[in-house]
Amino acid sequence: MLPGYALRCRMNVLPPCLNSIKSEAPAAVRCEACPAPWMHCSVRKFQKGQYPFSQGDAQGYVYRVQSGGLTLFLSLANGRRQVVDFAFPGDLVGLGSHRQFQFTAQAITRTELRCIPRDELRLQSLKDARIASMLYETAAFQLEEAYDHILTAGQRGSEGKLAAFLLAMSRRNVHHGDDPAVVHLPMLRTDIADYLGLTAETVSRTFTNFKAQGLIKIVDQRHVRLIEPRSLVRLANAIAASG
Amino acid sequence: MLPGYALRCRMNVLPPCLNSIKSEAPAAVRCEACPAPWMHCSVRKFQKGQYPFSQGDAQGYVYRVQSGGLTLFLSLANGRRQVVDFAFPGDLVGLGSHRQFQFTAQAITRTELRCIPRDELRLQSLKDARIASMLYETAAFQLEEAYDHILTAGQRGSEGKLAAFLLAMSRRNVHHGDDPAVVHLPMLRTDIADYLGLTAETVSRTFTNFKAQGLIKIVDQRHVRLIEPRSLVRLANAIAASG
DNA sequence: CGGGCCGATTGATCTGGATCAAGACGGACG
DNA sequence: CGTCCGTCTTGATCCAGATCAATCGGCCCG
Repeated sequence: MLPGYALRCRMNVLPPCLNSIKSEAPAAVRCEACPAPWMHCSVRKFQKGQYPFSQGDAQGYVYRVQSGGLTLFLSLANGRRQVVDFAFPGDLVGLGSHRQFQFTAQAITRTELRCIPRDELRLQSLKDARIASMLYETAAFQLEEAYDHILTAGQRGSEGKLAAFLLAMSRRNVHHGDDPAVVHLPMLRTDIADYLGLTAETVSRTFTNFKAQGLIKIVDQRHVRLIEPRSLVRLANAIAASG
Repeated sequence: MLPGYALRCRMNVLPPCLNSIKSEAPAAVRCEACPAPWMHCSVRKFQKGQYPFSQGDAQGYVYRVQSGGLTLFLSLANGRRQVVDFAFPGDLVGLGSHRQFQFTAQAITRTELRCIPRDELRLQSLKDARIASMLYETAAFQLEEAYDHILTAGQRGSEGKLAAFLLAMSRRNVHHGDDPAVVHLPMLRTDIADYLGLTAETVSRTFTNFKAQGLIKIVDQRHVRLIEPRSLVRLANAIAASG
């Protein structure tokens, strides 16, 4: 119950003023469809492995992932990490009413972040019910995902965890154009492990296991084709079951 | 990512109209301090073990726990349960924009629930930014707790999990009057186990273990005195550490 | 083309917690 | 006061996954 983990929200529940923000747009954009004020935005670029922000940093902006991706994690006293989420293009990171980031973000690959002034957004949300409702819906959406994550993390069984993870990633991830059955996994095996509460070795073994069972096909280290999604669903739901 | 887990929120971030709802108040209360409309509320009573609502039930009300407590859990295909949260007096259960409950509630003891019409609350939130902001704050608060739970569930080590749980309960639980170091644990060991992703046996053994280490004192089966909260914090933070 | 590096995979062993099994406690009720 | 039943605790065994260790593989860079 540390105060104020920052929120991440999805683009598709944002007002047009934020949806319309493009890399090519001028730094200050005006939204005609909603009463949000001018948003003065800049874009920052990060190399793979860099930390856009860390636990405890003052939180002046809400970030929108333009390209690349982020791993969001909590550091523990003994050096362990708990990955709480990943963020991909279109996702917003840093909503919430607190002054400091409660987790650290690390760039998975070269990543561009658009910086949205946090105070302006918050100010407007207090004035306009539509914006506040949007934020509420967004937080509720996040909460659903978090419960799903709790379910996954609490599940015994590496197979159930990894199956749930693959299915979740296939739902939210942008598939690489042509084939919707191919899931893109840009993050490290270590990150997947810390997300699921496993070790990298177990993640690797379970991938191999799935491959041997014919459930997936490993295109390359960053792409997996789901051959038997039905079976994966069964594994994800009937966790650590006998059958 | 099943749509719409219901939300539970804390009393202290609710508008006065909801805060002022008491068991003794008339069923319909008028809030003068905020524009929320008349709320026609009834009170329902449940015996220990009963299910106020189940996964998939139509969600007509937001419930406020008046007395007693609830275990909120997801049922899995193989009969396992994942407890996602507990609700105690003052907590609200069932916020969110979806039409069905996504989890089941079970009364821990004899429990009274005040039923707040969900549609009215939602309608008002769309009109009034203050209410919507309140809902947002509430959801954000819930999300913090959920991240905390993810952290706990993802932690290796029964000691770290149980220590984190005891500390969390001591923070949110109403202490029994006199002694703030005594934590009330009204739920079954099984519920604690399903909350933490352990078995009831392991929970029991870990309690015994803590007792033997002098970290806690077991007053009775439902009350635990924290003797060395510092050590518990260390266990909760430096999870599964060597020391 | 060849070396160095980091991450992924695979192998071998160990252990914490699950599981199976039995007993102890305690409240409800006659 | 004693029986019953559900819960909690304790004990013994087993196994999934952690850990330790080695190899493999791709990628960058010279």
